[in-house]
Amino acid sequence: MTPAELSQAVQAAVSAAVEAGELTVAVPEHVTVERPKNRDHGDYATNVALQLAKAAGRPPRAVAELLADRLRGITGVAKVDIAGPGFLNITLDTATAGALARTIVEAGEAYGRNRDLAGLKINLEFVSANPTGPIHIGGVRWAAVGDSLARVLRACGADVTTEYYLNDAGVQITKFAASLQAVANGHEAPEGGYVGEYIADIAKAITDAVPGVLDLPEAEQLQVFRTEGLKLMVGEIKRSMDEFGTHFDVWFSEKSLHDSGAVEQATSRLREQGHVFEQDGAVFLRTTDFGDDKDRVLIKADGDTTYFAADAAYYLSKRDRGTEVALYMLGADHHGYVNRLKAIAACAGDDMNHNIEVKIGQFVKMLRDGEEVRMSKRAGNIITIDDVVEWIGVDAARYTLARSSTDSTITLDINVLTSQTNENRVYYVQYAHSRMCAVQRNADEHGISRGAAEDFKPELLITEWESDLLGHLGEFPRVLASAGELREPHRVATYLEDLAAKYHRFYDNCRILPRGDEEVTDLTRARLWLADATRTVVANGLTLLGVTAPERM
RNA sequence: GCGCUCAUAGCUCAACGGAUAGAGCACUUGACUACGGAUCAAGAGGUUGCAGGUUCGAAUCCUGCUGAGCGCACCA
Repeated sequence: MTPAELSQAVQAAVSAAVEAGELTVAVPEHVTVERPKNRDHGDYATNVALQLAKAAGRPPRAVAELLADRLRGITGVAKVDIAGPGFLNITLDTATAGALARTIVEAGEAYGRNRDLAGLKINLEFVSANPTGPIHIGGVRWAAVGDSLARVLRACGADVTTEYYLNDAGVQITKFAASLQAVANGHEAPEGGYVGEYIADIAKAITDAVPGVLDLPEAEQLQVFRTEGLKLMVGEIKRSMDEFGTHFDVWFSEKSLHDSGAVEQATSRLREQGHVFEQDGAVFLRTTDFGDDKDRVLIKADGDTTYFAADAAYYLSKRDRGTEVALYMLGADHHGYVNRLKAIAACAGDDMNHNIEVKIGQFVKMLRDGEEVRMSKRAGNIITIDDVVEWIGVDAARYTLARSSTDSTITLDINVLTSQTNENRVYYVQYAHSRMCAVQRNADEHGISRGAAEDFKPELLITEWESDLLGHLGEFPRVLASAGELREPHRVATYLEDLAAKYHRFYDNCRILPRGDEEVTDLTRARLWLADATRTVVANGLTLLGVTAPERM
């Protein structure tokens, strides 16, 4: 029996009590059934009686009593206790609990998925770093988290488009081109320009590819460095993302918004909605109507459109392309944009609490030899995505960056991640997977198989380690669902670490395969079912994080 | 000055408003005639920054304070 099935059973018990006139409450849509931390509290616990008590006008324990009697009648439920203020602690009989292993093995890759977000079209934009330099460590965090989130959302049934917004218009690109030009001509970098080896590399690539470029007039030369430099830099970013296993369905050009007239159209569309006004010769969007600190300029007094105007056009483009929820993942230095972005949606007549979501992520701090390594795209001594991959590998990088909540800053110690890789939790999880594969290989070599489903005897999985493992396996669907609902893929990583720990304990305490000339028993086969179920869930979880599940390490 | 976010073990991080706040690292002590020891067992380590409030119940929600990061352009 899965926790979801048990939850429905508890809900049915509430309905039955209401119908029998024993309770007068609205039957809750969702009944929380969870694995208690303390095993003395049974296999599963629900706080439903505590939550219904007030509405029912009865003491929690009295409500619990009513429900307990009904729950005891359910097939597979061995024991129901009332504890503390009114918790219902439910113990399943071992066969019912163990049968979950078969359910998981048979579901395979599909185990854990749900349809909670079915039919929801989500546009997930992340990274979107300026194409004026390599992706730095902050961008790497979004690459890991964003890509995992896309996978999680899809596993919850959502229709997700991942997108990278290329800021290929504007003064920073001109500055980038000027920096390339300066280096190519052996000049000092311009004021506020970009420096670093990559500038020299790209400049050289351009002079190699366009032989006569340095003989062109100044303005034409700059144009060549602009278009060619942008092309090369974007190519580099795409390559890095590809090597990092992060896929974007759409690479969206800001310049295309300007070239197509979409920016002007956006302004007139917002004007029709009645939130545009003019003042001091400029055109404003009245974002203060929807919680912004100040109104934002769309068209400057000199007639140029602002970056904000392009943002508005971009949002509208997402919506025009069928997006129901535009999900933005921004760095902490962009938190000031949240209100104005949401105001764009509201000004466009959308629901700012549904059609747009903005997730802010905190910075990544890196330490080397106990000193903080400062990241600065302009300084040249930056930590790039390629550096991170070279030092610790894609799996460790993705896992380390995705395993923590984006709400908190994280500190990566380069010395630890480079010299003592076994401290990284990803190895712990991957090792559990490898171990299970090794058991499978050994079983295969000896001609041992878990056997047919109808011969599986789940009631033999009675030890505390087997029970613990089974219970945790049952939690996976709930964890995945909440990771999707809360947009927090790190929950999957936390879950996997717990699952790996429970597997390792099971492995150490419960011999799976027979030793020497011992017989193959029903218990052998039952444990193979359990190990296979665990391997399935670990693999499913790692896939959600974009991390490989190795058969050997 | 205004605003956003954060503050949990020595360190790095967890914890749908639930029961005794959990892991890893580091530290102490054990388990290798090994289904792969990249493992396991045990120990020690906490007034969840401070003070109030809401609740049957608060690390979690609300208010104030302290500290840290970041943001406050007719820049992009």
